[in-house]
Amino acid sequence: MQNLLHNLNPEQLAAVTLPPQSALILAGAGSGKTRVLTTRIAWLIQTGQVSPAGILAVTFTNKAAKEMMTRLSAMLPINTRGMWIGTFHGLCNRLLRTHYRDAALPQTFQILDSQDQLSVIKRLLKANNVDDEKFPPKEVQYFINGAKEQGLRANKIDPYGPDERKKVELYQLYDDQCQREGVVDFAELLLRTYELLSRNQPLREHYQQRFKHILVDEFQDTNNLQYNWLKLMAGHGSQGGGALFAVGDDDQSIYAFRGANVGNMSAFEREFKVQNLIKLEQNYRSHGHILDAANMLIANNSKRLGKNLRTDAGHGEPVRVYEASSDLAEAQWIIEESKNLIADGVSRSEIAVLYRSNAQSRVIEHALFSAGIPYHVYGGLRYFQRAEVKHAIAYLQLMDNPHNDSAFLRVVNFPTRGIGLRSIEQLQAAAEQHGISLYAAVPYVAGKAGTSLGGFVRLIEGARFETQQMALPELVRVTLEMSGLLTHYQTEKEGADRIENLEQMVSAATQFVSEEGYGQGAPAHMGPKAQAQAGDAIVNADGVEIYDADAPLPTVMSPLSAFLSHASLEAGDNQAQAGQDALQMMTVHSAKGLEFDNVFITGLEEGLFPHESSSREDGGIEEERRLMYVAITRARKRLYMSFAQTRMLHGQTRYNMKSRFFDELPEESLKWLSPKVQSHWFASNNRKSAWDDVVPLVGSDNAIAQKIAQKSAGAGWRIGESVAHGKFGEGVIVNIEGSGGNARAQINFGSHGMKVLDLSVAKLERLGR
DNA sequence: CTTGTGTCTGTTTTT
DNA sequence: CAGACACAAG
Repeated sequence: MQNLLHNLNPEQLAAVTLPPQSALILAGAGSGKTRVLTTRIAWLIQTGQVSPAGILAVTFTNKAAKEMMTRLSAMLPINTRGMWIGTFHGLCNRLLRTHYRDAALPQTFQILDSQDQLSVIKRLLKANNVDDEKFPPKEVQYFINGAKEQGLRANKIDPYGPDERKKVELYQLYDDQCQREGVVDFAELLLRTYELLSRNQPLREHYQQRFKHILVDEFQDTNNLQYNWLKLMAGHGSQGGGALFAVGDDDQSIYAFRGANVGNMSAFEREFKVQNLIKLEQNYRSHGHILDAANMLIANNSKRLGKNLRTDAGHGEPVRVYEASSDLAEAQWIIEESKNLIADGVSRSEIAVLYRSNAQSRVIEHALFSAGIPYHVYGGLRYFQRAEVKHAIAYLQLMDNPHNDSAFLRVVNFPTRGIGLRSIEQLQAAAEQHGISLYAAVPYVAGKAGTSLGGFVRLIEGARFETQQMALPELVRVTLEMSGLLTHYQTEKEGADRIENLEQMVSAATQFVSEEGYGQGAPAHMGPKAQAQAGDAIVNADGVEIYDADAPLPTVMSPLSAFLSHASLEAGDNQAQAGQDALQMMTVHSAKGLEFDNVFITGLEEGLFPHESSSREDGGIEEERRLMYVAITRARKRLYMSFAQTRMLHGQTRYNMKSRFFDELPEESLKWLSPKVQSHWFASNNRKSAWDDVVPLVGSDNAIAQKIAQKSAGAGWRIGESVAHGKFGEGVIVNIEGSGGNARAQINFGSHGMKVLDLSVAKLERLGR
């Protein structure tokens, strides 16, 4: 036990060893929050305060859950099986599988990802002749998810006006449709579980008594439903619930746009009368200048719980800031600096390039590719989201639950088997008329359409029969073949990659089976034995009939159902190409929770970062600032920031001002770099600028200088240049018309709007940077 | 029923 | 610039 608590600082130690009461840990970036969370679990178990089965630990991402598992098994000699550690969605899935009857779901219910959900909605709009101009599918989806995240069913919503009334109506139709098909969306997993436990007292009490300690990571990211779910689990308001231990950082709340409510932190403190609030402010990650920058920036936010990070590490190097003439030049600069770092012995995986939006990665990728630097882009298409993989999954889904209409429509004519729009329309009409799924409606369609559809049904039935006794990997392999997908891609000219992805599914299944503890040879379909066990009542100590999800997963879910859940819930982390030492590229959002020795934050321009659409929502700028805070605090040793005067966006060149966030950083922690050539170019009437005496780190600025020269126009002013005007403040020259004494410049003054000024008349000041 | 052409529309992301 | 999607012609 000494060992466990050995290297903790006083605050960490206090947090880990708190009495079994509700606690809120405000953990700053890099303050060891995962460590506190896992050590607390280990300590609770090791001191005999709780058995592993009494632990419930909830995270947002699978990655975080896995990380916690790994660290725990390193700390504890015992097996971690009995503990429930997972994502909100994963844990709900498990509960619903076990209690599927009480939750009014079919045993083989399937999970819709956002894409699937959207396609269900589109279909619904069409079937009900809803004008999708007036009710865009995306908006309806947002409405439905928003309602579910507030814990509201359609019949509980009091609509404002006719538009919302329509949306509520669609929400109801959508839920009915999902129920018929036996599918649930992500929000439904949570809401269904919440409702199940609210309604079913013995079940609720069973879990409340079982989970003595509930621990939540990234608590600032919880939405209202998740918070209520936690309250229910912890038995808030009733006696004898577990202790809720929440860890979070309000300064890193960057998911308000998808319903996260930072207010849950103060609500928790209030509602649970939290006595134990501990702040972890000692940062073990970043050098001084980096932390100073982060602290000063975030101090500009008004709604904070208040927290300031400190470090024992020295100041380290200042933050380097670079103004590039264009997005291309910015990319070039990143390459040069990275090369220098690599030459100094830095490993590529310790260099991260962060950007606000994915579209920005292209230019940088291109430059990295040309320079021959290996890189890895995070985000983007995940394995289970690839078209060919989704097709294969759809076949498997139909074998497990044929009433999943989305799966049916996805592959009924893929590979093509002569079933076109007309046949589908007939089928949809029949399904509608009888209130059944498309699959079940096939016998009601006569004629040629009926024949080819019948063929498809026989294909699915055949595959199911054929694979009845097979283990999962074998089943997947046979399904790939019987579906005709493999043959289809063999004849397609760019099918080689797709075939490879499909074949990878067999290994994914093999790996899944061994990791999740399914016997290698066990039949993948739900056997009669398993069916008898899952969902059947057991009796607890008080003689109350309850169901318990203690049963190992294999008796709760068939391997096939489990694999399909896994595919929906885990999307397959981008394909694990870990091996190579590569530079890391990702959005700031996906960098949360990670750290690197060297970090580039790019595209720091008004409109991009902070993003223009965020300035319209209230609290938007503060969320952008928190995002910037997250970005800065990813860096351990060296931090670079850059922005570009001109940038291609949506096929046209844009001229942005530098980000307002630069004004919020401590000048003494920054070192402005810029090409030396640029300063003599306009030396004539230039005021001395901050970078005149700075020796640039990069030597290859000639090309850049030439580009600038080409863009020079009227009266020594240049497109993209930053200027100041007595009345309009700071602006950027967007265009110059005419020349010499007639030159007029179009200038973007940000909040003061776009102005056209006569350069010989207007009093403009050139801004050094 | 398939294939090609044109129009539109562009944040952030996990589950 | 590019991808997604709808619609029209083969």
